[in-house]
Amino acid sequence: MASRRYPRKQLLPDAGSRDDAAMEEIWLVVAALPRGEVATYGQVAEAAGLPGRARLVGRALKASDESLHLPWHRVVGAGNRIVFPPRSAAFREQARRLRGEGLRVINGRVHRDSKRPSR
DNA sequence: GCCCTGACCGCCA
DNA sequence: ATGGCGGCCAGGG
Repeated sequence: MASRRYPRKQLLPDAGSRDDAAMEEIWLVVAALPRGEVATYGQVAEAAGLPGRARLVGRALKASDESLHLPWHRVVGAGNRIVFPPRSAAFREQARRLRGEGLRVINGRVHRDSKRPSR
């Protein structure tokens, strides 16, 4: 059933529909994003084997449950831009978390701190 | 089933 | 840099 409610406690199997499987795949990709790094929706989609389906990544993140503790803040829009409205709570939260990982956020753009060779 | 709305994206004016 | 457009395609009214 496609309209099943997430969260599933554990990731992986039992893909009810093709999309359920796709979303879980997306969660896995996001969960693996290293601290201090970001990936775009498009890149995540591609890494999940879903080229051209960036929007699905957005839906998957929104549908994900807190209990999964996904590093959703490491997923940004094309050009490393935070996609939320500049003054929204979500925007500030994402920027706060990214800065907390040593990244610089300027006008919604995420930059690697050149002075600090993360890694 | 039609239509609008998206945590998107690349292209082009 | 800004904005419109088409592509993508699942949800929800």
